[in-house]
Amino acid sequence: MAVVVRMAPSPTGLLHIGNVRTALFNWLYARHDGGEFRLRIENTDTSREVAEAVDQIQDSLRWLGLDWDGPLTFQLDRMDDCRRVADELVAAGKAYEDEGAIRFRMPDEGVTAWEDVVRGRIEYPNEKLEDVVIVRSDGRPTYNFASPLEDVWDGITHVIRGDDHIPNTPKQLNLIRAIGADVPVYGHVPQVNGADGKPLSKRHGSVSVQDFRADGYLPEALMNFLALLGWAPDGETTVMSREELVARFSLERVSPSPAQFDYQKLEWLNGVYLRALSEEEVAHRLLLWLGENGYDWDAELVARATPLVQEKITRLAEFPAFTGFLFGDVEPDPADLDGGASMLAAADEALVSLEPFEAEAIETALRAAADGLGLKPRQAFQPVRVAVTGSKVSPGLFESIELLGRETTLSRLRAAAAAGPA
RNA sequence: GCCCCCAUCGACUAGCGGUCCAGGUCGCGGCCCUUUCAAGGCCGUAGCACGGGUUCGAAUCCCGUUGGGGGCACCA
Repeated sequence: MAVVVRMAPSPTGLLHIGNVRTALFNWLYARHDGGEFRLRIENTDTSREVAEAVDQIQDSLRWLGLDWDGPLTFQLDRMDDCRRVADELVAAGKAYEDEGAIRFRMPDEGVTAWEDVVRGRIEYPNEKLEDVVIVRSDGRPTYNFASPLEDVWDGITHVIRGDDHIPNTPKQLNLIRAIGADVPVYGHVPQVNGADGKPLSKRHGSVSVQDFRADGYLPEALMNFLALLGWAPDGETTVMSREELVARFSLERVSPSPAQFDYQKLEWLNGVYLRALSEEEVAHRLLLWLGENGYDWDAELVARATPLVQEKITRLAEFPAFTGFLFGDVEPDPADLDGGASMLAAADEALVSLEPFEAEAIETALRAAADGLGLKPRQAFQPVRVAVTGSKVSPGLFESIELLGRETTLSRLRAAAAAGPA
């Protein structure tokens, strides 16, 4: 039987990275098995924010590459079906009216148990199960009623969800049995925590997919990182392409214990992916990111600057800080120019009529100038770097100067010489 | 309060009774390389929560303790 799984977010805001991790496990499982991954919105009303959230959810999933099968469905559309089933349950004596609402009669004795794919057997004493409200007094079905019904109607074979749903599972199991349907396999994956062991939230840093996108993370790196949160193929492999993840994923290897989100490791992984991309591809991503984040920078210059920083940046968002000097004016801190006056003058002289004005020749000329002053490369190049790029940290100096061009370089050298301490 | 879940280096994890005085990755520290910052190379740091069992033998199985998390809605 083909696997059918689903992601069933409630449209209450931006897509939380923890939910995405759960969605990813569903997706990986479906793709690994050649099954289906469905997207279902668990909404119960139709406000404007909902429509917006639904768009954002889809947008985030697409960006990450989590494609879903079949049409997007809405819980709202099946309210009538739910009500019909509720009436049948009442007619069969399995549910009853209570102050206008309808409650489902839970068993009073024994246990409700299931074999959880990630945790093994879980048991619930039935005496602890309350008769859940399945239809509110206003006629709308509740989550604990609509959700399992939809799982049945959609032919969901495996319900992979957050472990906060464990207490709901025995209720849903009884409901499904009551309507005479087969129960799906359940798997409860642990939540994702912040560094303090508390559920990941805004105060820990970025939490929504949109946050990570704006931070300049690559979707493939984020996916790789997320997959490793609670799952590992063998304990040795860490960098895996999407195809490899799909090929190697298995629910049985998902850990039952909660994981902490390590931003530093994500950062490192992103750098790994960024460096592995071709220059052209990085330039392309950079351009997209810049466009999405309000930068209207010359595409050709961005492309030419890319090789200078591909190894130095770890996220796309770091690009502007590194290369801003190529796209706008700089304001060097005079204190950083300290003691460099003679080298600035020497650099000016070395570059004023240098031909060709290319990195290699520039390096030769500047090294000769430094030699002439008896300066170590380190001492000599730093003031030049500050004058030209406005910062003590920059891409390679000679390549930077080539890209900047002679005119701008010389004027910055002179401005710095004039502004710096004598 | 009641119910449920979880427990290997700081973090993510491998380990499914002997091959583990516990392996990999991030981080951290040191060294090398070096025009800054990175990247890269090498070396190092650090862990089976505790207590009882079971067994010839336990990180691995069982029980308890402690610690963390979650749930107890006419929310999802």
